[in-house]
Amino acid sequence: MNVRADQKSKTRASILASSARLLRERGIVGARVADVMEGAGLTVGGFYAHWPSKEALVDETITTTACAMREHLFHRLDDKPEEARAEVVVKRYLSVANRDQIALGCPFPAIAGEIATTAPAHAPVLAEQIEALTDGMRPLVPDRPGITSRQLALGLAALMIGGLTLARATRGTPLSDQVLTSSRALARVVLGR
Amino acid sequence: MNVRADQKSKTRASILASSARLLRERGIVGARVADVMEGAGLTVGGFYAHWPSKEALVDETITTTACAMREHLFHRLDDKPEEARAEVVVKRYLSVANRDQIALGCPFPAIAGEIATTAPAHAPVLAEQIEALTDGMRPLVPDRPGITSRQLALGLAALMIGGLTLARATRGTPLSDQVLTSSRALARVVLGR
DNA sequence: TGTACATCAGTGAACGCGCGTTCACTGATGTAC
DNA sequence: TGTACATCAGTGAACGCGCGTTCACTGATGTAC
Repeated sequence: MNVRADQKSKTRASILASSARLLRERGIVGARVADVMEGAGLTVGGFYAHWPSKEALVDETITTTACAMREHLFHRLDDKPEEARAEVVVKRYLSVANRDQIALGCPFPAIAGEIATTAPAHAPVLAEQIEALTDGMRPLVPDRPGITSRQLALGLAALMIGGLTLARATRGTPLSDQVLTSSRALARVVLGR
Repeated sequence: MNVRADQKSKTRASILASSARLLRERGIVGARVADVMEGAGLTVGGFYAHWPSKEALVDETITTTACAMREHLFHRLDDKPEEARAEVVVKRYLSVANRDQIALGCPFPAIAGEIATTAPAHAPVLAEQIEALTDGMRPLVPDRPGITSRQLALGLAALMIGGLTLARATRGTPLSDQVLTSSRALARVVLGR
């Protein structure tokens, strides 16, 4: 039983890794089951031994990719001075790397629009992960008059996701870089730096 | 020739109106040619007498819906005090109405993710319309140290689109309203009010 | 003015293709005696 | 320990459905004489 179960969980993990790559790169509709399986070196039919449906895989992939992104965003912040931390996170997020290496970056730009329009089934998972990102940002933001730290953190999340989405969507035009720098500049103003 | 041409241009306009509704509500993939035609009281086959492809219709629809939105956003701003105008625009955009009456609102949340992932062909038109929105915002924003008016306007556009996208994508959860208010609060901080 | 023909917007069925899911099958692993 | 059987992860073809596009056709409008 052991060898078989070990193998199966490894296979499952590699399907999930392939899904994580494709979901961020191509969105929900674009991440086709057959392609996900091929990315893991397998054929389509085997998929349903691991998940009951594509929808279930997408839900799980949203969670794992969002967690991975948070780990990257909040990694080693202790090394930085306290007042600089929020800005470091914003810079890491609104970076050329996070725009171009889509397969490793933030999943939200690829999926938020689809969830708003044609895939509302994933709204709860998305909300959960946006909440988690906001919770992570909250201790990093400064006190400012007229806005709570939660509002500041959630507003920053909207700015970051909006900025990255637009930068990715206009890739190839001069606007793309400008959206990144402008969004970072706006964040700096908000953070009072 | 006249009656026929008149009729045709009216038909064309009503197809475009149907497309405008569906594109904003369901995104690019979700706005199916057959549905667009049905929305205009017509059948599928006739579509290709008006546009050479779905892609061409989508491009045109992006332009017309974005223009319509700007007209609404910037409407009658002369009535408002100069320092309040940017905030009025932000409030109009990040409103419950613009979240819920999707068919009449902003097209960007529905299409930006798709353009970033699976429909890069529309990137130039999108960039053009984001540019136009930014140009409209620019004269309304205050001078602030450390950021140009263009950066401020473009950053605000990212915040607005990000906030509306998240609010729509999390509809039905408590987060949805909070994203709207938080994004508005963040904008207020940036606008120094 | 009337008549015969040409044009063309719109119809609706069909085509080709792609996708999620199912299912009979294979072969390696595990179990019972 | 060996043998016969059971289990089950993964294969790959097939199913059902939906979508963009094409195309032969219809009937109303426009043109030529």
